[in-house]
Amino acid sequence: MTAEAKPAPSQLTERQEARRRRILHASAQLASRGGFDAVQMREVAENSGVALGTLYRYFPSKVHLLVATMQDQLQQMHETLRKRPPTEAEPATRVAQTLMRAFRALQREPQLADAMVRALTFADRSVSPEVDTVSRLTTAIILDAMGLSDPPTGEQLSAVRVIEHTWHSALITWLSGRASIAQVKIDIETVCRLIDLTAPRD
Amino acid sequence: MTAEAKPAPSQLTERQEARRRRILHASAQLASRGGFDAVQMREVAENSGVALGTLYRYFPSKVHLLVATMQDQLQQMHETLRKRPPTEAEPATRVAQTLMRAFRALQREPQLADAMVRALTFADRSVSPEVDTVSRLTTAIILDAMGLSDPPTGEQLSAVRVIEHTWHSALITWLSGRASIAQVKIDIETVCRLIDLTAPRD
DNA sequence: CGTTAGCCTGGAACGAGTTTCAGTGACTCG
DNA sequence: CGAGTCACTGAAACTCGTTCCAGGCTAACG
Repeated sequence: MTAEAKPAPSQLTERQEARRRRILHASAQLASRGGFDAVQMREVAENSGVALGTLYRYFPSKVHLLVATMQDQLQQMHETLRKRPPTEAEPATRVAQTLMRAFRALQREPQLADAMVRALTFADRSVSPEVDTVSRLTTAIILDAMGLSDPPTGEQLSAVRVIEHTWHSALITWLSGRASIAQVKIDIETVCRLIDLTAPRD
Repeated sequence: MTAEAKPAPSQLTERQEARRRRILHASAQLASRGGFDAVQMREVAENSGVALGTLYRYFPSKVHLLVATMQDQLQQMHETLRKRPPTEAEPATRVAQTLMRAFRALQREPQLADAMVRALTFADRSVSPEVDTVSRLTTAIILDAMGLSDPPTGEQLSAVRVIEHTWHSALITWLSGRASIAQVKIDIETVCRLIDLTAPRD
């Protein structure tokens, strides 16, 4: 056994880390162009200068790849949001504002958003850990936006989960052209009211 | 032009209607066994005694087929629920009760649920009309459960949309093993609180 | 410096969704 | 009855995700 175990995705050669980044970059680029369908494994492999087999060693399926891409993008968004926190006073409004900001970012790359969100909801059990990571990231973003002074109560966590549900599903309806941007805004604002409802009383 | 136009899905020969039903039945049966992946177009065609090309004439893609299957199942559920309306007094509780009842029905056929829900969220723009039908059915079920005496206000419709979002997304997290049944219950009860919040004041 | 293990490459091969088409059958109109 | 039309059949073909394999490269170890 070598000194370094490899279960964690962190323990990678520099070359390997570079490969991984190239793959994610190619994935995002193709997705930006044509959405989910345009991310073709052969093409991702070619564009990132890697053999098909290698691509599959890094990401065991197209869905894994796209979920990882989403993880990557979310991470960046989290950074950005951290730098410019929401300006509103009320937690509910802050969360709504933050989510709408994120939503506008997605609007700029609708095809990429399509690919990532479709992958996320299409993911089966084999991708659960990765999807869970995305979910935790989203939760973190929302909790940040709430700006709580105390750790969240169970009730508040429930509210946050429901907000996440709404966020994902609203995104889908928008991406599939069944809801307008205004509609999404209303839905988000509506669900954010749950935050007031679950605020500790005293 | 023949007397019967064919744009509506209603205008079908008896033989055609029968074929359609056979196809939907085969689809649901295969889905019940092995979920989304087990619904293989060739097999659906064979099991319903129809050529592959014909299957594709009736349902232009696997997703279309499964969304139609869901439509079918939802319709049945709507009937059932109509016969035994929720017993609770409060609208919010009635809705939660109804959704949990539907949820338990899905638990009995988890694989079928998996196939239908995955198809629903994976559907792209080309399936929008069909997905929309499913959405309207769901809305109808929820509104029924609310048992309003007056037509719903805009605010209430927003709340219903958010409930639907939560319902779909919670279902997905449960199907992919990332949330327990108890978790789903809590989420549904949480989001149903929005109903109280949006009830007309006087 | 040679050896060995592990990763990577190129490419073939397989499976399932989707498309296509020539031929067949049934029904309608003349 | 004959011709035309349209849906259905059977089967081949195409695409793209995924799997597999044989050989080459790298890097640490002896």
